[in-house]
Amino acid sequence: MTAKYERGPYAKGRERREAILKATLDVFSESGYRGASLRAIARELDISPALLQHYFSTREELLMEVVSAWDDENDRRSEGLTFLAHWLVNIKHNTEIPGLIRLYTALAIEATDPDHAARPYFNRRYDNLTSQIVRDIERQKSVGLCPEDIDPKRVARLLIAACEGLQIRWLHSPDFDMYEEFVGLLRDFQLTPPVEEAEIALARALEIPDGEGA
Amino acid sequence: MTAKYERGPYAKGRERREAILKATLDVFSESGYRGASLRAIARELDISPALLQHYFSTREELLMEVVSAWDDENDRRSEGLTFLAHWLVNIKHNTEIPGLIRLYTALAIEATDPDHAARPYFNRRYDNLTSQIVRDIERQKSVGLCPEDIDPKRVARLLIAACEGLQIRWLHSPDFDMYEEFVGLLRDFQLTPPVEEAEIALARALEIPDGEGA
DNA sequence: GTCTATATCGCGATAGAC
DNA sequence: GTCTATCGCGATATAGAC
Repeated sequence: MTAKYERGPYAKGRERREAILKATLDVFSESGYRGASLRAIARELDISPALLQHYFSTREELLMEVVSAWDDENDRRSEGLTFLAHWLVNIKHNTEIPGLIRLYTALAIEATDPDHAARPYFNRRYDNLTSQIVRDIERQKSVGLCPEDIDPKRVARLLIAACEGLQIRWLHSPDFDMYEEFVGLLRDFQLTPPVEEAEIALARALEIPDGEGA
Repeated sequence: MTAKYERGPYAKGRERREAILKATLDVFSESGYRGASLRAIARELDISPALLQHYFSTREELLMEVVSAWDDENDRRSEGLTFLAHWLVNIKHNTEIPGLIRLYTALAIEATDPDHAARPYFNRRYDNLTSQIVRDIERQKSVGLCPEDIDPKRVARLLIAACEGLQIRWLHSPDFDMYEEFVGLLRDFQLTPPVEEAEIALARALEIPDGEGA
């Protein structure tokens, strides 16, 4: 998407949009949530704060779009896998981007406010996550790969909550291994197949490092 | 503590301190995190913002002390119980104070910043929680009330993370039953005795409502 | 469409008078 | 212990130049 050779009056604008999203993340990763003011981001890009707001009219909107872009990127990662395995691969990847996880979590809390712009985004996100987990578990059940007596919805709620809680804990102590903890929880629920699937995918990614050279 | 009949030059100051903590929570519950500025809290109390800062020199300090006071109050609640049961009772109670839980969670995220004043507080809190959970599980193990093969530390990490994640989810959708979800997780880990202990304590509290009249 | 300049507001924090 | 005044900063809105 947004090819390098794009022409027309909107090309520059779109490039700038992406540059802004990238800069936001950079500033955020380096200076933390409170440091990532619109002015600081504008400074990083050597543009005026007002121009920034020409592209993203509010700070909330900007932050939301950064998170949403990360979300889309995640969706594209390791597409062939089972959802739970796919999720695990993403959690492993999250381990390398504390700034983004911090942004995500901070936004999730802020969006708790009844009239926050990102509220519907999070509710949609939780719903999507839930239905994908449920579908996955039910598929595993039908093949006899996991016990019949587990409640897919309940497990989904628990997994989502655990994931967010583990992230918070990991942000507090970077040595905390949130990936391993999540794997452990999946094993507790006897959802071992996706774990093995993810481990194979991750091992393969190590052998053939495509984005590793950057 | 802090008796009504206390005398001396510090009495008024201490009363004011408590009034400030209470007002902070009120404003926070009503106007959310971003609405709870020092000015708004001062307005609520009909004092000047500067006076507020005479008692709590920074905003961070003030918020931290509100959370810390809630923590102490929790410690005093249902003291006779096993720690896990005690925790459950507190989670049930949390169900009625969304404003405080929101403050707690928001602060937990902010404290993720390496040089935030509340960082050591949270690390200490996590450590205390962990050791109490571990002690509890080990005691249960020694009496044969829970399976030998579970790793207490690992379960502690998972329970803490789950609790915080469930809170976030509950803040997003108030119908979400974080207490029941947590109970379910404890059952998954075959930690049923504390669940029953808590249910009995909660039922008794319903029969004899002591603080309910306020 | 792209961009700058400017103005207003509310914030946390400090200094100093009473 | 309490106030007023003020500082510097960030968020946001608007007017208008290119």
